[in-house]
Amino acid sequence: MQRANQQQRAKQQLTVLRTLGEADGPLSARELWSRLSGSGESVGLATVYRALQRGVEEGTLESVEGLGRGVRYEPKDREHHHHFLCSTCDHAFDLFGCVEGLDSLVPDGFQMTGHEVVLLGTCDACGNAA
Amino acid sequence: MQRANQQQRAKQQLTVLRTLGEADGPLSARELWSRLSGSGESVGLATVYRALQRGVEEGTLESVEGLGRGVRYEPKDREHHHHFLCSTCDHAFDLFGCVEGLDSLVPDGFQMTGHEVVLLGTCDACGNAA
DNA sequence: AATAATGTGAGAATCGATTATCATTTCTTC
DNA sequence: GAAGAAATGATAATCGATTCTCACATTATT
Repeated sequence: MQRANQQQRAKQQLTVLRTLGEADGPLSARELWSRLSGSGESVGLATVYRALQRGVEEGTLESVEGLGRGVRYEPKDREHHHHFLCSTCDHAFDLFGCVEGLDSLVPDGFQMTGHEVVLLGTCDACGNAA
Repeated sequence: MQRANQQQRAKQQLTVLRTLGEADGPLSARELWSRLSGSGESVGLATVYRALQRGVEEGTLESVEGLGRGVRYEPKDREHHHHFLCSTCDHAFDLFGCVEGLDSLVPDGFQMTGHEVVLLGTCDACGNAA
C-alpha cells in the first residue's frame, strides 16, 4: 500500500483524478471504476462519483455528453479537440484537430456558442481483433 | 373524432409517425408525446414508444444519440444532415450541409464509418425571447 | 352481427445511472 | 495518542427512461 501526505484532496480521489488524466479519452464513472479495479486499486464506485462531481465543481473536470449514451468526464485543461467513438468496444478516444465549414451550417438568427464532432467507427485494436 | 380505414398501421401510431415526420428535427419519445398532447391528440406514452420501436424495426425511423442526454428519433429518409441543439429550450434542429476535414482527424489504424456534428448555442426563438 | 386479432391507455414494473446513508477508517491538529 | 473532521465503501434509495401488463376498444374476417 502506498502512502503519501495529500494536501487537501484525499488519497482515493486523487487516484481517480490521476487515472482520468492518464486516459486517452473521456471516461464514464463506470469505465473509470472498472479501470481502477482492474489495476488493483480498490476504490468504491461512490468515491469515483464523488471525485468526478468535485472535479466538475472545482472546474478541473468537464462532463462530456454526446458520446453514445451516458456522461463521460475529461480534464478541462485539454486543448480543443473532438472524439472518436468505437462502435465495437464503446471506448471514446481523443482526436486532435478540428474541421472547417461549421459557420455556414448555422441558420439565420441562431447563435452558435460551441460544437461537437464525433467520428464513429472501429478503433485500431478492434479492427485488428476482427 | 376522425375516421380512416388504415391499411396495416393503427391510427394512433400513424399519428405519431406523421407528427415526427413533420418536425424540424429529431424528437424524443417524451417530446413527441408532449407535442401530440398539446395538439389535442390523445395518445398514450406507451403507444408513442410502440410506434417508435416499430418504426426502427421496420427501418423507417432512426434513433439519434449524441444530442445531450436521451435518445431522439427521426425519419430515416432524410438526406445527410446534422443538428443544432439549443441549450435554452433543448430542442434539436436539423441543419443542412456538412463540414470538411473529417478524414484528417482519423488516427492511423482507425476505420471511420460515420460522423456526427452537433452545433450548440441558442436558437432563433430563444435568442429573441432573452 | 359474431368472433378473432390487434391496438390502446394507464399505471405498475424494471433497468441503469446516480445519489444518499451510515458505520468505519484515515487524517489533522493538538 | 486523543478528539474531531473528512473520506471511504457497501449498499439502499432515488430518479428518469423504457418496457410490461391487462382490461377495454377498435379493426378485420366471416
